Amino acid sequence: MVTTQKIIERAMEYRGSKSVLYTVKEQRVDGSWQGDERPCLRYTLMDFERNYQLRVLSNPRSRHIHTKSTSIPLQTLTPFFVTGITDAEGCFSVGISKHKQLRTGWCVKPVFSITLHERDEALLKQLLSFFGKGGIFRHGPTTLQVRFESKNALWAVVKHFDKYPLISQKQADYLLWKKAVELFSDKEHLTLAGLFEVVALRASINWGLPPRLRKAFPLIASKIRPEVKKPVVPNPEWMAGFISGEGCFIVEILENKEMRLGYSVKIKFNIPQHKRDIILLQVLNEYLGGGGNFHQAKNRDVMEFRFQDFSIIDEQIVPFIRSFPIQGMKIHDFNDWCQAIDIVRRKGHLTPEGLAEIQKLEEGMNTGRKEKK
DNA sequence: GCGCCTCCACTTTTTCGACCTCTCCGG
DNA sequence: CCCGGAGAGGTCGAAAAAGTGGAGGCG
Ligand SMILES: [Mg+2]
Repeated sequence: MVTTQKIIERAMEYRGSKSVLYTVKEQRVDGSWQGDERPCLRYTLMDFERNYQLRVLSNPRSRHIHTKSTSIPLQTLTPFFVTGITDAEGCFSVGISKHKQLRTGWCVKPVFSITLHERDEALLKQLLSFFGKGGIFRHGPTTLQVRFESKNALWAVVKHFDKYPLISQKQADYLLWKKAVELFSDKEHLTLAGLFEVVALRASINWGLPPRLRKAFPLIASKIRPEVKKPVVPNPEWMAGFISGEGCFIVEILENKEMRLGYSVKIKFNIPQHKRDIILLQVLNEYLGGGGNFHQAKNRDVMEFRFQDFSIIDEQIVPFIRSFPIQGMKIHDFNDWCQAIDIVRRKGHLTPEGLAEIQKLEEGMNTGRKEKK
């Protein structure tokens, strides 16, 4: 049996920071995570303002995504968190499109981006401030995208991911993408030989070559995707980042005639992920203390890593996330979920009052949440 | 003004998130 | 048998992932 204490302790080993240990102790005593000395967060208003120019977007669809100088200071994310959320939501892509003005006839554009619902604009700004360069742009009717595509921004991105590597299969995409960035940086993409090299790389990144590029470069052999070694969670902040991206906190009230009230309550924690990363999910299970189960629907590519056992959720998952908080609006769903867990723990869900309370929580979280801000 | 770069809006595809249901187990 | 819970089977739709291209600026 793995205790909460054990999980936290093991998690702490990765951190190697006395102040963090102290903070955890503090949290255990008074249950509060407030306070300025929280070691994983630093104030970097100056950096942020220097690098994030004010913009007025021409498109009327765009909401203003600039901050004013009077805005509250932004807290920077930790490097491990940034890698974790990138393993979840990041995209390393190499654009190749026709361009008459260019000598090769083709325009090469490496991009690192993260797309999120506009409700998480604050998180995107934190990402922007973390790398210091780049921009946030309107993506769709309800989504925004933080993008890094200038050479300066790209260098900052490469510097980070070399020092704090991804642990999912996305690492293979990153490694190939980085080569394209180097070619781009050295202006080799402006020669035919360099262009061909970029195309070969692109052929093995993400979705590979689309038909139009296959046709245009029929003779180019794609690069071999680098092997990614067995993942090791580098730091609990990585988990916080990954869960912020892919985690799913679920409260379900189900009709059940067996139950005295006619309903049963189910608490779940899910992490879905493409089946190519099943080993990563198994590693996460170990890391979180075990007890999760795996499910893959027939003919589907998504493996779902699930916790459905109440005491495991209550004793392993909740304490972990409380110790290494997730970021973004999902935190509110986590908080509501925890409230439901409190009720279930004291068997309140077996009383009409408790059940009603849980129903109210359930209706207001996730897709039911009203204020998206 | 050529050649190239950056910013930004926008599109396309799918991997997520979130939700639903049934069976079976055990105290 | 009663009651409560856990695992395992799914589905749905959009927030992710991934990608395109043009305007405009600059050496
Ligand atoms: Mg993902």
